[in-house]
Amino acid sequence: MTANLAIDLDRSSPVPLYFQVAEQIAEAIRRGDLAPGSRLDNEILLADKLGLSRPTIRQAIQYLVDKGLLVRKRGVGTQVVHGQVKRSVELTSLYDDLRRAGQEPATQVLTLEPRAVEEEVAGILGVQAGSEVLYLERLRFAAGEPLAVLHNWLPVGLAALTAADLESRGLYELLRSAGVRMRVANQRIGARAATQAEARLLEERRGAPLLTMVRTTYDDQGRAVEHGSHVYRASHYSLEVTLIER
Amino acid sequence: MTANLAIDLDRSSPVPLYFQVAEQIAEAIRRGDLAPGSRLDNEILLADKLGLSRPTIRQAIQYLVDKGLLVRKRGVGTQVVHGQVKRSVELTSLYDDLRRAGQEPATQVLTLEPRAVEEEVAGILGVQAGSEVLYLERLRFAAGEPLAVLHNWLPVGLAALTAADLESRGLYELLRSAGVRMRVANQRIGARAATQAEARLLEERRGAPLLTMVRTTYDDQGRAVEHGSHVYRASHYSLEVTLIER
DNA sequence: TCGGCGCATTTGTCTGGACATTCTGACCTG
DNA sequence: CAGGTCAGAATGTCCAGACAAATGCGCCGA
Repeated sequence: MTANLAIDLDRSSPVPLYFQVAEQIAEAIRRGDLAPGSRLDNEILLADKLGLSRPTIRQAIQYLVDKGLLVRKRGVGTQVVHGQVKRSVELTSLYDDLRRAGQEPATQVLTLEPRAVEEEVAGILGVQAGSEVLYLERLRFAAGEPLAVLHNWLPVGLAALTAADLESRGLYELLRSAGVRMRVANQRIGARAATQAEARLLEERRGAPLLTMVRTTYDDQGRAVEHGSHVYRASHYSLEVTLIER
Repeated sequence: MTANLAIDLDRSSPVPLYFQVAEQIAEAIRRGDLAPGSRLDNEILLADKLGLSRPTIRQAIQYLVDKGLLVRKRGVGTQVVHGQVKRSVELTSLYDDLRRAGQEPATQVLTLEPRAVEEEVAGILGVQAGSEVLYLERLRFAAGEPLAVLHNWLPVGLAALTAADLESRGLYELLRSAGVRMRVANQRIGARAATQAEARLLEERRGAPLLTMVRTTYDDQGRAVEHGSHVYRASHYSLEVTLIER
């Protein structure tokens, strides 16, 4: 085992050394140079080879363990995980997911306006009941077919959103480029039968099963930045979630 | 700010010092002694107060940052997050969830037998198509009402499961006490209309919306330990998921 | 032949220190 | 008074080393 992977470091780079190491090990795993189950050199040897200290090597390895690429075992060593676990733990929006799947998403903005917020949503967003928030209603298409009806509430002043922006890019992408750093999302996923109005928008029959999702997203300060209540055509869409326990 | 929290350490305990510190800070946050937004003492001062080195303090704080309880900002300090984010990132089973919610779950085992596995599931579990795996079919009740139909496939030899065990405890709990260390779960969540047979089991009408979940769980080596395909009554149940981006 | 003991290996925890980077706020200047 | 500049404070990164604990394997004895 212990494939002889070549790692070169740039000490003049602003990129931390532990991160350079981690990236290159991850790349070797992706390329297949490090096969699943193969053992890495032990930490001390690795540190010696690269001219780094053991804590730095440990930080690099820990980073990859957290991402689920490596497994450490005391007394044994560090191995590349077996199995082809999908690693999609990122905070993504429907738009991102669709585009990655090559589905060519399209969006129609139905409503985009400041609106006095009802009590429940106010509590979630942490603003005063009755104050104004940005209300947003969109119809999302994929491959030319209607896929979902999306309702969102956002604190005012977070980002300057226009209908044109929203029809060409995803909400999360727009928030990110406005400097919003999303970190935690809480989602409740359920199902119910379509109402008449929903059926008409989504080109389904009344009573057709819909997937529902209520999501609140928080930034790195723990402040709510977005609350959404969405319905998806169950016949055309399902959600994928990966959980990693530390 | 900088509440004067008292932390006592037991150096003779096998529990790592960083973990003792982290636990007690987390407890102070839960109790409310450390209000959201309040700043912790800086790392050096904290290390000094507790008689520990800075890396140890950093490890404790990092642990809580990963769990989403604290926020660090270079040049500023470490703060308790604002907002009441729910922190349930654990790998739990339906049984655990229900019992925690005080719902008093009950289980009826419909099938429990070794069975030749079809190709698709064989590929997922990483065994040869046609070889035998443990097949399990259960009906789950909560508060006296049928809630879900659960189908599972498990590699043979993983744990000695009996119908009696399965009717008194959850599958995950049984696996854990058999020494299985589950670490990653991949779930696909969708919805569809109930078939006649499902409707009868769940006391719903045919065509009623059901929440569907297909889940594969892997251990810390990346080996599949469980594959399940479940349907839930959407009228009685929804799933909650929390995502934390690092 | 089989079971248990001990040893080598490897990661886990902890120390003490150094310098770099980033953010905030006060001060100074135009 | 507005703007930029600089110093202080805090976290981020990195080093060198020490001891502890768990694992797996080989050796040895029954």
